[in-house]
Amino acid sequence: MHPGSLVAAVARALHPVLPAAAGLTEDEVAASLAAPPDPALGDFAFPCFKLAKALRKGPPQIAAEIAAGLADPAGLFSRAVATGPYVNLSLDLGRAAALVLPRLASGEPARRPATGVRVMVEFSQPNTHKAFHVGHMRNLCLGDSLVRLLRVAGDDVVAANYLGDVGAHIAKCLWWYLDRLHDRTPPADRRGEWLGELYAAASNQLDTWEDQAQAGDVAAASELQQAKARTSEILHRLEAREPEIMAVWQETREWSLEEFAEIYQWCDVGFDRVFFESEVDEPGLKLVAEFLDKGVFVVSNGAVGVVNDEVKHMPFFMLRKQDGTSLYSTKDLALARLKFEEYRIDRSVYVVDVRQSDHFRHVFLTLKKMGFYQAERCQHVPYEMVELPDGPMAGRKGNVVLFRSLRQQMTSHLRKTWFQQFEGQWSPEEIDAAERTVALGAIKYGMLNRDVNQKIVFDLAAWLNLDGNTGPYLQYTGARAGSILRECGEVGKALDPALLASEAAVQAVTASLQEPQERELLLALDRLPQTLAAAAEQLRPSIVCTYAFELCRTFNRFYNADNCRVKPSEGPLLQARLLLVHAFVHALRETLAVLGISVPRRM
RNA sequence: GCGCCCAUAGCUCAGUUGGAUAGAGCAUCGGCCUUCUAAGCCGAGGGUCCCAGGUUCGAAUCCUGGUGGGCGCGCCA
Repeated sequence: MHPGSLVAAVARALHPVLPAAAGLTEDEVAASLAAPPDPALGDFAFPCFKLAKALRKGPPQIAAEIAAGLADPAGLFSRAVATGPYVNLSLDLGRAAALVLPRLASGEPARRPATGVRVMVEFSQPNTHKAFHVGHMRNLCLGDSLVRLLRVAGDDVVAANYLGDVGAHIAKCLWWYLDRLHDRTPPADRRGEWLGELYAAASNQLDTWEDQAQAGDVAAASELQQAKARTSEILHRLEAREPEIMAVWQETREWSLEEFAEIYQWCDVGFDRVFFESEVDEPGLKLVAEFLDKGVFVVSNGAVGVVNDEVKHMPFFMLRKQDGTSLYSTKDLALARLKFEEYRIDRSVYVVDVRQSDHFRHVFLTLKKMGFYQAERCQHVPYEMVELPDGPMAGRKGNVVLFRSLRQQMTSHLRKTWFQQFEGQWSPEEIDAAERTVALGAIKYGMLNRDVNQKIVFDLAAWLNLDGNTGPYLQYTGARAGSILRECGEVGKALDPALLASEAAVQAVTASLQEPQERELLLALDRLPQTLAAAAEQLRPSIVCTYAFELCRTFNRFYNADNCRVKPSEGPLLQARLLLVHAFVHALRETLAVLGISVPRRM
């Protein structure tokens, strides 16, 4: 439990009066505390069902006895009553606020003490020479959020990317580029995306010929034959590192890399280490030879692999093809070794879509057989796919939504429906910056709000609707809260800094809080640390999204209530409300920060 | 065939280790802007939590068996 939280304080007060026979620790008491269904019942509820067996009494009787016996020297509770099998506890709002608000209002960060655990989070992993589309965005947002969550939880996190810069897709793309293109000049401002279009064109052409050949088209079959021979030749020349083809590879690869760098920068995502498939290709093959010698790997039909009986439906995990070349799996083993050796990591997290669950099970089992103790601390974070209303994204169907298109449509929609109104009042720079922040908030929240095991059907029209449970709603709420502080500041109603220093002074002003909206907001603020901890523990940013939305809804009720207006307030009540708003602003900022979302100053 | 995932309001989804009357957004209908930003707030309607058994004081939640949908299953990544 978090020592400064209300839950902890309630558990501390409740624990001594529980019958010893129940044998509950303070932490267990804290864990069992729940919110009553109706706020009128109380702020916390302690259910007595589990005590019934040990005490051989009915839960309602136990609840009644606990409520009657509750001593409250700290004056934390305003009411403690048994309602059926529950002990319902109402907090003294002023005292509770004095416990919770000062840390948050001061802006002290929520980061937990260092755990000493070094964890690597590998995510994004786009292929060069291919398009970056909305499907990649889910991975990017998820991985980045996990990095941020684990950092707040106190881990030493290494954010890693792993770029696919070798393989058949490159050969296809270069085939088109070298053989089929009249004009090989890329558009200067979008060379990476252009390269992706070449790959898509190549891939489509091959698929079309394939279909036509299947249907008996002799000409198509011949074209297909020649193209396959050519891509195969390109691939072999790449693997042989022939200077001429390597020069083309390097130049085009650079176009993709600059595209990715621009995307990451716009998305405010950073990496500490970027691995390339090209750097683990040869080490992978060496590793295969080494463990084949050791008898860990076996030969099967001319290929090399390992038998992992634990994966019953597919025990053979191939690591080297018949022709002696490497596979994705080969490189993943070499990459894992590189990670272990280069960074001495304690834990390794792979953010990769759910279709690769079997693959990673095999990788981790194999690493264990190879003798890497870290294999136990490797973890695949699977997430479901992003689809479009007409089904899975496929180059062939031409229904891929590219990143640039998403960004462009999101920002121009925001300009037209919202930011246009500020033209002439705000500087163009501020408008652009706010527009980007909000577009990014909409995209990230949309990608993270849904649990990882749910598919996301990407419907642009729906994503442009920014009402309700969306990123911009949260940002708007934050901007409104900020404007309270700004407006109050302008009329000389700022928060007294002395309040952050003295607990007695805080309590003197928070005692004036009494509205239900203030109480709800306080209770919502109190749940921040436990929410971040749970999300980090379970590697689920969606938990944070749900919390952020509830927190903002609670704030908006406070904001909208006539009886809770801050600016017209005076004296202690004004100060108490300013504390609440400051605390909210910082809590929201911390909450959104782990999602990679920021709040514009105004919007 | 084997393995994994999903099924909750018209649509999209939440639902902490099993707990009080199953929630939210969107959509529909009705209210609230001379007072801190209406991308907001309040209210109404809307449910066989896929089905059938089981476990127990108590099941949307756990177990078993089905049904429907998605994904994966040796030389792609």
